[in-house]
Amino acid sequence: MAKLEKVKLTFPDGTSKEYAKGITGLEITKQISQKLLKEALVIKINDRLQDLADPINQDAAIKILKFVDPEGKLAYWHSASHVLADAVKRLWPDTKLGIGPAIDDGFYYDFDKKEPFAEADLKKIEEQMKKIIKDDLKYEHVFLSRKEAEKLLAKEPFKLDILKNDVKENKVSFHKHGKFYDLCNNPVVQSTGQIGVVKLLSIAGAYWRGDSNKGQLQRIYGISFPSQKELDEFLKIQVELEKRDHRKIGKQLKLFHFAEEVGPGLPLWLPNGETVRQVLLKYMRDLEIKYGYKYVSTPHITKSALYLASGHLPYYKDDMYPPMKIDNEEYYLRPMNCPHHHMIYKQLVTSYRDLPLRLAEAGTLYRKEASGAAYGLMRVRGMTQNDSHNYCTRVQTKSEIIRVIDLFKEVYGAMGIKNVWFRLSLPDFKAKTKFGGDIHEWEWAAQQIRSAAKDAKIELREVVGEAAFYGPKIDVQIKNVLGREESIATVQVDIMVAKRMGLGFVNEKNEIENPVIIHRAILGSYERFIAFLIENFAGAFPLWLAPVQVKILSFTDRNQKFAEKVEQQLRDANIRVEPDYSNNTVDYKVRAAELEKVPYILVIGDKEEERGTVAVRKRGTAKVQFGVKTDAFIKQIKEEIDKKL
RNA sequence: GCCUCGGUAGCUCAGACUGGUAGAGCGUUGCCUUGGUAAUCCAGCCAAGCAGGCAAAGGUCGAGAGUUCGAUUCUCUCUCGAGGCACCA
Repeated sequence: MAKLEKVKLTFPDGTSKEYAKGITGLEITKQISQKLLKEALVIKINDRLQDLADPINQDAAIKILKFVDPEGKLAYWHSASHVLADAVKRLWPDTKLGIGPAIDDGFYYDFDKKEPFAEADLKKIEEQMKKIIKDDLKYEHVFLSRKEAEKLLAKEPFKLDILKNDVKENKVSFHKHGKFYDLCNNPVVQSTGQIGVVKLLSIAGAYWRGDSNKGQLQRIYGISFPSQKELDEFLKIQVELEKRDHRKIGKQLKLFHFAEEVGPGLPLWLPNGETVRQVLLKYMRDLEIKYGYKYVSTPHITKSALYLASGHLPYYKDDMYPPMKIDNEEYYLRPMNCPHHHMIYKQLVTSYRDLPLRLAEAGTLYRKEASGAAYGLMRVRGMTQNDSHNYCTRVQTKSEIIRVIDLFKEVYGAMGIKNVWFRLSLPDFKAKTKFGGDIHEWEWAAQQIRSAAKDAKIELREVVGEAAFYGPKIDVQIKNVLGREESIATVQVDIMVAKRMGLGFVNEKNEIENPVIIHRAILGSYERFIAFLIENFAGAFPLWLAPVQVKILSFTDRNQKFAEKVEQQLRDANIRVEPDYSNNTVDYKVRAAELEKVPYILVIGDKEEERGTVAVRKRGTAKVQFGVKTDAFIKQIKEEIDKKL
């Protein structure tokens, strides 16, 4: 018998217990399924809902949450994936099976089938799955010898691949229901009947073992719940979440636009969106200057030699716009600011006394991202980066990293963005790709990051294979409203490029030394960051960021003149104001302003005109404040803007 | 880049499977009748919510090619988008 591996399971009530994996798979199954069917199943939706400024249908979300637990879903949704595979095999026996794990929101299974699945096939498969679930087939945990396993999987090349490369035990673990055997070492529920209601969501392509050089399989995504009620709630929440999609809100609130004529991933900022962008640019600039950064400005194109020197070109040539020839010289549209800043360093630094040097720029970059990668403002081909390069000595490295983390904390605190996790991205030393130089240098850099993170009290999750080619980094990871994960900020410790590009300084011992370069982006790109802000606030920007801060409505035609006076008063106070003097009812105009998510609505009627006041309606409150003096109102919202509320 | 699916008026969408060059609602503009509106208490902020009527403008049905007497509809290529995968300095 193979060596027993322990697996720790946590139940919804918080208790946890260790089990031997494999041999007691069935026991785990029993334990889980009892809990599971009462309150089990986890959907990560809560992470995405909890901190939303204006939560939608939280009751339903919480109900589903109670119903879920992180380990239970594994068994539950994994079992459903077995049923999916069984159903497909029954309908198309020649289909080859890939893998079928549980994921955050459901499960999937990969298939290799000659004819691609059509939308309509999903219904057919669902019907077949319903039958299997109705038959309530018992799950059995079976162990076969390698020989028996190979025989059983003779017609399943992908399963054989797993057996050969991943399964180390001599007794090979299978889960069986009815006549269906699946190579599987994860817990499952007791019988197919416990799965309840299934829904297949989509078909997608996916590479075998995530390798784009290997063939592509067809992946079917699905989800299941013990009853229709939970499924309906899940689908309802999905619909609500889709309404927060920044692409949708961007269109509704006229923030940005992608024109087919301009090209994919090249956003056009409309006045509303540009206002938000400018406010953010100014905010970051002021804050960075406070933190000791010096702003610079550098051109958008440069000679290819610069990128050869920095070492970027060999790695990223395919992801850059092709070069243009000018006077027998190749120029590239810049995909990053680093080398330009390095040139500035050379002009400014000679001695250790000049360090640290923190150069910041809102740099516009162009990256020819793969055509399939474009995703609203989150992945674009033309962007403005909140970029900086901090040059420092080895001794200063740790405190510089901490300084960056502090800045990060201040910004994200002000924006109310939580729900991020910190990834320490390390190279894959074994693979030896995309990393060069001395391994000790890499370890030193990683250690600086770990130590800084510890002092700054942030928790790092170490991931191998995600480093930059010039050093390890912290990536701040965040999920968007639809569950897609992106890096939103980064701190990279560069131990390679200074040497490559001949950046040096004279140290205390009168020796030439290379600086450590900390590349950092706090907001990432303004494009991506604004996309997250839109989703975070569901379009209802806080006052200081709102494209239109105050909307002025006239009650009747009579009041327009006076309203215009008030409008001018607000403009003079640098408040972003829009009028609506149209010949519509107040109800209508209030509604329109609400749909635009304007923080303050002022209504001016006869009474206001008579008394020289305004009626104030604040977004998110039902009450209307009457008889507010205009000056008092201006003072009040100026204060709010300063406090970034 | 790869797999699957889609692109019809400013917006949301129907029609196309079974070829005969297009519709709805909202929005926009104009005219007519109203000449007036009170959310202040309650309610509402998800949905609904606009005084009524009449009329108009707005589409080479994403682009190009092919098949056909004839294509928005079928086929192919390109382009843009969606869901994934891969990529992400």
